[in-house]
Amino acid sequence: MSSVSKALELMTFFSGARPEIGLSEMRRLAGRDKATTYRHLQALQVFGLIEQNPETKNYRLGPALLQLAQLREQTVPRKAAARTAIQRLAEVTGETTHVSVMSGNTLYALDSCESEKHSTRAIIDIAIFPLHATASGLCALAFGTADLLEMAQADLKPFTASTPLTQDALASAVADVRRSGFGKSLGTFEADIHSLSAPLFDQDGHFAGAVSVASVATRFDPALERTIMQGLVAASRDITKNWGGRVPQNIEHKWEATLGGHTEMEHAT
Amino acid sequence: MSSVSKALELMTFFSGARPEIGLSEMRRLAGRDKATTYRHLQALQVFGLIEQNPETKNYRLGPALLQLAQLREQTVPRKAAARTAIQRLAEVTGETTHVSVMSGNTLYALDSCESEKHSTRAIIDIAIFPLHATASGLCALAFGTADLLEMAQADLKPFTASTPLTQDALASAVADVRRSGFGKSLGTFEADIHSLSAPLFDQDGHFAGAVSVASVATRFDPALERTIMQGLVAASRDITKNWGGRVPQNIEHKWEATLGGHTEMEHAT
DNA sequence: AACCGACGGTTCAATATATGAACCGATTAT
DNA sequence: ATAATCGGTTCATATATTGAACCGTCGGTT
Repeated sequence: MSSVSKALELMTFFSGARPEIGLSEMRRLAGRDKATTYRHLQALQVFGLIEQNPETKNYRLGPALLQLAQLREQTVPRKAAARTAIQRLAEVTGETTHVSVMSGNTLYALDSCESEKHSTRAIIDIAIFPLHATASGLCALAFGTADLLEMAQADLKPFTASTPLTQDALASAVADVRRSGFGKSLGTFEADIHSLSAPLFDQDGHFAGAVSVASVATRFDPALERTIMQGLVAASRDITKNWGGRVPQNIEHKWEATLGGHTEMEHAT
Repeated sequence: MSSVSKALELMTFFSGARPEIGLSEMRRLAGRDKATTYRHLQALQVFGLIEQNPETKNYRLGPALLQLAQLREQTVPRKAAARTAIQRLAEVTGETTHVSVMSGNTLYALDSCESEKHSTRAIIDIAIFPLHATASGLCALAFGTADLLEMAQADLKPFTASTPLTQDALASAVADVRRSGFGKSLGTFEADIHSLSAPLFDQDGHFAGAVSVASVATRFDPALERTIMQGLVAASRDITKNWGGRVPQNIEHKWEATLGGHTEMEHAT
């Protein structure tokens, strides 16, 4: 392990529960010598990545991170950060994929990507996703703030014959999403389109958006469904990471239970 | 120079003008061997501090910065980040100091600190700073968005006999602040208080707030004024840094011109 | 008041670790 | 075809990292 890695590892020990760490505690957490740990902390401090609380002498994350994060956001905005993931997802599924972001109480389309594989394909041309009628929307209802469900239940606009029109029908669909970890829309928004989606999360593990795959109903079968779900898991992990978020453990468990294990994907190279 | 520092230095080469950097260019910027540079980049990449643009193979700042920055903000909110600076400023000046933040079109008091040095001292008990009558407010008018001045000129409330009451009087005071880099209020808000202030800046170099010193008028003299201004410069640099911002070059030049050189302060240890 | 343990920080000999010249294969410009 | 870049890799060399032992200080205990 390079000394650079050893130094950088120290930064990973900070968390909401442990925002400040003294030299000795850091030394124990890292399992390294005190002198080594001290020099590493010094190096990090020079660049403002960490700083010392002048009162307690404890170390904490530093101000330089704010500038760097701002520059990162400027360099790779959320749309760009999701781009390669939905392209890859379109490739492995052969279907149209898209990402949406939650802003306030609205789920906005951010970007979409069509696959070349089939001549018939779904086309995403909506700017705002109806929460009760789309797979991405169901993800929002299942994993977003509680008030969303009330709002959605108050406005159950019918799009197709399958669109859930009663509060109970919607609640049951949402419960299904909460259980499986995947949003599912079988022709509820457009009659001949079947969609699956997975939630995306922010830094606090709160719902931040959704990634989804829209498949032509006639070629939707259990094998494709499984391929899509596996692809969604990988895409959600990837986009969530690129947005600086983290997928909560319980969601990972739901995915694993739904897919029956074997959800481990190769780590991005 | 430790190899940790050498690795971390690589991150400082990213900027708005140069958001992505290839291996060879990075090697040249750092003035180091290609293999070394490559290994350092790898180490940074493992921790998500940088990542590679998959298309161009160029390196750019990574997603981990978003999480770290968020945790930093959570650990050290703006008020706490300004605390030690205004304490030190109160010490070296022997006067009452305070910080304010710009939010929308309003300048809010964030924190203040009284010095023990004199038995008579200024007390800051306002929550919102009137822009035309306080030193901090004049900083906002001088360095904030242009619409602030119009708003302030439309509401020239008189506080003391010295409060500027005409648009011209205010415009001239603001011009003075723009020239010198310091806000100055000689009894314009409270008759027996003389205040000086310096602007604070965000990541983009935009006005973000002000730090100021309120002195009892009877002991205000050129020597104290100079001490205060020097202290303000150090405090503004410090707070701005802790908020993840940067003091624009032209402001530094103004301070230097006003103080006649010798504004270099010891760097924070 | 003397003691103890834990803290942050420092030193220096021993050696584990970083280094860079040379090399590779792929692209691109000439 | 040729040459110049590019990103990436190798391995002998030596330099920069390491950790045991050390300080001085602090807060609690005897």
